[in-house]
Amino acid sequence: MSRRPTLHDVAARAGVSKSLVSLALQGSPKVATASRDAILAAADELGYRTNRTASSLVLQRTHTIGVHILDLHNPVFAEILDGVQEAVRAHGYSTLLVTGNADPVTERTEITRLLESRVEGLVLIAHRLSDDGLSAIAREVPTVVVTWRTDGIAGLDSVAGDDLVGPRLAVEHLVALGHSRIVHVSGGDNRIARERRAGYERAMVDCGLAPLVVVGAFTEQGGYDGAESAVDAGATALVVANDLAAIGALAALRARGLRVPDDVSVVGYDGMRLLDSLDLTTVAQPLADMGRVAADLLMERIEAPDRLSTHRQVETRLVARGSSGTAPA
Amino acid sequence: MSRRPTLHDVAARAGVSKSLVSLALQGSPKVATASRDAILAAADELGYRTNRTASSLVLQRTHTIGVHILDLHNPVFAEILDGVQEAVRAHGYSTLLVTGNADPVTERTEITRLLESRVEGLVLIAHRLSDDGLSAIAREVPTVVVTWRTDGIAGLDSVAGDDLVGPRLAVEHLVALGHSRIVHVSGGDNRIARERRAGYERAMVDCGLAPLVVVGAFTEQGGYDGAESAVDAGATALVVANDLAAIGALAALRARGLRVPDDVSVVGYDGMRLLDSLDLTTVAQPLADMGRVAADLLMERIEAPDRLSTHRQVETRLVARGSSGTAPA
DNA sequence: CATGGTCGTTGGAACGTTCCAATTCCGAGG
DNA sequence: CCTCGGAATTGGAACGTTCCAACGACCATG
Repeated sequence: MSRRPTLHDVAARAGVSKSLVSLALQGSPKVATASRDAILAAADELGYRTNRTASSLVLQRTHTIGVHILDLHNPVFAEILDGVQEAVRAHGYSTLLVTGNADPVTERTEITRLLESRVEGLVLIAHRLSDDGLSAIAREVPTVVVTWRTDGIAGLDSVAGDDLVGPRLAVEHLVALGHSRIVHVSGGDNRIARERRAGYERAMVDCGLAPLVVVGAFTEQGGYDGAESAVDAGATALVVANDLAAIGALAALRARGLRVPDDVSVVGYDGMRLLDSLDLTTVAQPLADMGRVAADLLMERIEAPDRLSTHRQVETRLVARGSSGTAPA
Repeated sequence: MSRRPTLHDVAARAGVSKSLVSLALQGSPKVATASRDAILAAADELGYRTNRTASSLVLQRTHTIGVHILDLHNPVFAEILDGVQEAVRAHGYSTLLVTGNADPVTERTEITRLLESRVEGLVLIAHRLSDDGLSAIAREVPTVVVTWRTDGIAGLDSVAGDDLVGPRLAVEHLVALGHSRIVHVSGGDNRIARERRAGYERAMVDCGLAPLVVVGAFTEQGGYDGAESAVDAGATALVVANDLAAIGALAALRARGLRVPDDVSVVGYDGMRLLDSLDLTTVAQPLADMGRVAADLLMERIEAPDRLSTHRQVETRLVARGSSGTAPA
């Protein structure tokens, strides 16, 4: 059980210098065919594997970007990640993935870890950082935040849908179906939740209806609890803060013996693929696109670190499915 | 825009040597309080951040384990990962996460990346590697495979449920409810799918029933298609290869106007948390536990790389919910 | 005053790679 | 036979860290 073979070991076995081995493994055309073959054979026999820690040290480059995901349990984030990975790979970078499990402390440690590993850019697929923490990070490394707008922080770009317009689409859809007791199940007390709530409230007022918000969370349980309060309040339609919560809301309605959409209509938010199977109406965002756009923005900023902060807004649209129907008489 | 500050820069600013800075940042008690304060202040002012690539090069340790996830879209894997992360952190390691998106080529590149980054251990939460590829990896670094049994490969341990017994639980549950036309929607042509299928077939035979398998896949679409074939064949109960496919099966039944469980009962497999909200009966595995056990096995093997390969089996049990009911008359 | 010990500090080697500058080799041209 | 030039190869410095051996300052002891 000796240590891993190094360039030096390969060189010794092939009877050449370590410099030539390095050259050969990088596929340089300056290496004679005979030497190349000998080197490749030796490397193979020894099971040589290049040591990235050493090479990125000398290269001063890692060709890696770090991705932080708020919560792996929400499939929405996985769909955004798909787009990120695709675009990042297309640029010849690889990704290092990390998650804080929605816990601010772990989140910080994990992001710190990425910075220590000298990633060349950072994509935050949602986060729980303070504005100060965020701008400190953006000062260190090009950073893009996905899922909400972050203006005015130097070195940082963002990608998101319009969380004011999205809820409006849901409200208008339900109004068109004849609903008037449309209740919002909120996502709790965080930035996105507040925005979506505000969007809902404005849309209701604009439709001449009285807004009613019950407190929920961006989780199944939050949706479950929120839906119970909502039906107690006489709701015939629920605008739920996100898809996961909408699934929870569905469960609550089932438990109460209420039928969807005959008794109560439900609209989710985010547009995760699973909803197609669940036949849930939702306000959909182009998730993979958001990831792609984020990665592209990041690549631009890596090339031009001093360009102005930009925000890219993606289009939200209503996807009507079986969970929303005409209001009960 | 100069390069990142190094130990040397901090040393210059604090008026000491780089060695002392290193010592101070590691919290060594040998450093005088005055020096320590000066060093900490200097590091802070410069925004110094330790360079992991350099330190792991000299330490010959990374304190990192690599995790490969087959498919981020399946929440099951996220739940296993929870357990892994928890246990790994408890041992003072951090994790580097990577996914091949169910594509064998990307999977290989990504795992190679982890090996090049010199992770000290590897957890594969499902994979598509050949036995040869797998044992080559296990020769390089301590490895644990989660979700299926892998015997007889040196340097490798595994954690899984019993995929023969699990389907039996489902079959027996349905038989007890009076079903006899119980059809299996398979997970396609891979190792786990074959095992679960075999478990189903044996259980059917043991119950004196004729097995009938329709081909599906471990995806919603696979479950959808499979369910259609199954009802065409007159099924009153579906034993579906995994939870995701069971969700797809539900969608197919809904599209056909069939009620669950009145017309057709559905049983999934894996036990992902979301099923609780969806009211789906399933053969549950203790997912987070599996992750914890995997991480523990890995830690043991890192300490004793030459110990024999072990397989740890976790308990599968049936969780009855609303998607399974008495057979129609 | 010499000796030894403790404390705080330091230079320098090492980790495994890349790449530049320098060197050797070899054949062709004069 | 000498020279030149290109091709092939090589030694060594560098990247930023850790840690060992060594060192100086200071104090207590004999």
